[in-house]
Amino acid sequence: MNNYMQIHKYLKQFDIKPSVQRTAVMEYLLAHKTHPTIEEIYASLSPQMPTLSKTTIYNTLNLFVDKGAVLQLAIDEKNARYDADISDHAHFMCNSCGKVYDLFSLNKELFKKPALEGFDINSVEISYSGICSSCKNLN
Amino acid sequence: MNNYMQIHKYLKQFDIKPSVQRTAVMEYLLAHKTHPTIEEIYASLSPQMPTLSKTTIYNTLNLFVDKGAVLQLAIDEKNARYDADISDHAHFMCNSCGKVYDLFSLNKELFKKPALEGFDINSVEISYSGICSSCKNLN
DNA sequence: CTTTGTGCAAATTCTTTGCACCAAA
DNA sequence: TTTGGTGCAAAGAATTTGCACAAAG
Repeated sequence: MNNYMQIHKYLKQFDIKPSVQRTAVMEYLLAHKTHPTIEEIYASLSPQMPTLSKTTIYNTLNLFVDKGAVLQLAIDEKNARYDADISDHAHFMCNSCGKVYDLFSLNKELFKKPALEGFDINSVEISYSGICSSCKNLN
Repeated sequence: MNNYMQIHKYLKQFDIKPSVQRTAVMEYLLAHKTHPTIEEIYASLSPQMPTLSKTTIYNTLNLFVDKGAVLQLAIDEKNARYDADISDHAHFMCNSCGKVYDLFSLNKELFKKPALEGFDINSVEISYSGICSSCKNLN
């Protein structure tokens, strides 16, 4: 089975009807774990799909987020960023280069949903920011 | 000493030159721990300060954030929200009513900056979202 | 005076909406 | 067919910028 069909199946797990565009966006997110913005996804897919519109990227990502297939990160106030890795992990954003890094190795306790009286928690987001090692070494 | 002068002193601690507008914004934030948006701050102050402009609110809050006097929350993707409480605490946003609650009672361990090789962390943001008890009880 | 802050209007950026056309079942 | 998806253009909302005037030291 080729990659395209694998992604079809993957989308169906989340109750998302596959289309050429949706499959391309998910394929991109699974292959590029860089927490891309809408703009970056569009710029990357557009050359191979000349009729692709930014509206479709918006529609597609909103659908993915609604269905729980993708996380929309709030870490970057300027632009929404998307992450197809929905397992428990935190993020670090460099205030100098803007890159967003995954942090998988943190204590899993961090992601436990605290018991809050009467509140139903359905998502947890843990974000750090500062200066990454690459940027620090430039000085 | 009146409240106005207290806030003057408070601003100076952060190396912020006080002005009537800046003092009013900080006074508002200290008195309304509701994580207001720019719009809400403007709407609230504008009647008593008819010449106040939204640009000044933007300028002021950007300055406060740069100086570390106020936190800009990313929890609400739609609008920036501001918090004059800079002590360690998390937030919960209700997806139904949009209200942002403070969570002070969580384990302080959550706010420790993890040791990441070569990364300098200067801020930590922990955000939960779901349904708050008021909204839950409406059903 | 001189520097800094304010506020209007315009510009920019990001995202959503309305609607006609297209594609798949 | 009929339903749902796509994509263009326009609208809307949030934020930033340019610039002239005002305020404070």
